[in-house]
Amino acid sequence: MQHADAGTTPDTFAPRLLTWFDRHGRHDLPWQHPRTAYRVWLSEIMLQQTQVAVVIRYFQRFVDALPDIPALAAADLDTVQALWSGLGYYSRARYLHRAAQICMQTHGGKLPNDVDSLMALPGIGRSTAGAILAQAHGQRIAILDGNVKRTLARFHGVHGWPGTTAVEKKLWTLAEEHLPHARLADYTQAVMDFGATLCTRAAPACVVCPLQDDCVARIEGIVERLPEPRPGKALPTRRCVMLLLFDADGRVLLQRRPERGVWAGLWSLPELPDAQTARDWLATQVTDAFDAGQRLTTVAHGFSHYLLDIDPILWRDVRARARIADNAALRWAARDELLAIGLPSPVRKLLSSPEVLQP
DNA sequence: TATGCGTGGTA
DNA sequence: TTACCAAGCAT
Repeated sequence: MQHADAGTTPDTFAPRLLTWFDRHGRHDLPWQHPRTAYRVWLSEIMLQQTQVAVVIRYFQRFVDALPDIPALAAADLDTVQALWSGLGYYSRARYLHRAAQICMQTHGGKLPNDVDSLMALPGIGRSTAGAILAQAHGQRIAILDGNVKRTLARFHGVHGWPGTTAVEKKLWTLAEEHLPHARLADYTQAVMDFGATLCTRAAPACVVCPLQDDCVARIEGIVERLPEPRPGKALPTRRCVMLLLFDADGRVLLQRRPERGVWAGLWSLPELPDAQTARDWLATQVTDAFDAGQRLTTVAHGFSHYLLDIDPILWRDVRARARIADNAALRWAARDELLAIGLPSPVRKLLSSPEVLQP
């Protein structure tokens, strides 16, 4: 929450964004000329969860066919649906149509110009209401769309997923605190353009950012980690056994991974589904009698799509090296060779663990 | 609070 | 290829 402008220092967030907007913002979007309430409303609805480049075509076609609220209210729903076709989230079109009819019946054929009445219309939530009032009427009301959430989460170092009530409430408060007292329409467009083109989700342009000097995420080096993503669902867990077979010279047996799947083509430890399969595998690879080996601490490893618990089993002084000759799939590697071999991270960790290094 | 809603872009 | 996300809102 803390930032350099807290306390007595004036908040220069909005001025800096407005200066940036004058030079780098988008000034030629079709709903900006003319910037009427109807056109802003339509654009905001179309832009919900949809990107500008896609919306522009649909917007032009829509306002050409239905240029104002009376025209929209009088149109068949089928006509509206046809104009919307391809944009997705079709309930938006039904709500838009119904809201236009409510405007005709109870608001004198115009969009209301206060937050509560706007939010009472179907399809208009708090952020969309704010965008309409700020952009069409210059009212001092905040928006909080995905762009603003991302920008504020980074600038103030707000942790947690914005989908939670607590984080969203905090971001709304910050959005309101930064509101300037003039140029509200430009400021609203500025924060959206800023998030959409500079403070982007991937590869934000911090180097040229006007907020970089007191952006908490920038200062702490966690820009790429904010805002935090939706908490993932519980990942499935897999188990496997990995074999640590050391010969009398301290070399360890490596096995090349298959060309498909995780760690494709990397050298790794021999991996088997379970201890029994491992014993069978050893019996076919070598004729030495093996004891049960030494079970080491389980190593947990997280993939993007599952968790892997590795149960290592260790044998030392395996005297079967001659029977397991190096080949395309198996090799004995000395300790100093391991550094130059591409090993999976958990395998590298396992091989350098105290249990393995100190017999 | 969690989920459904549509399509297109991206890593 | 798949998963995730993008100017949200309603239920």
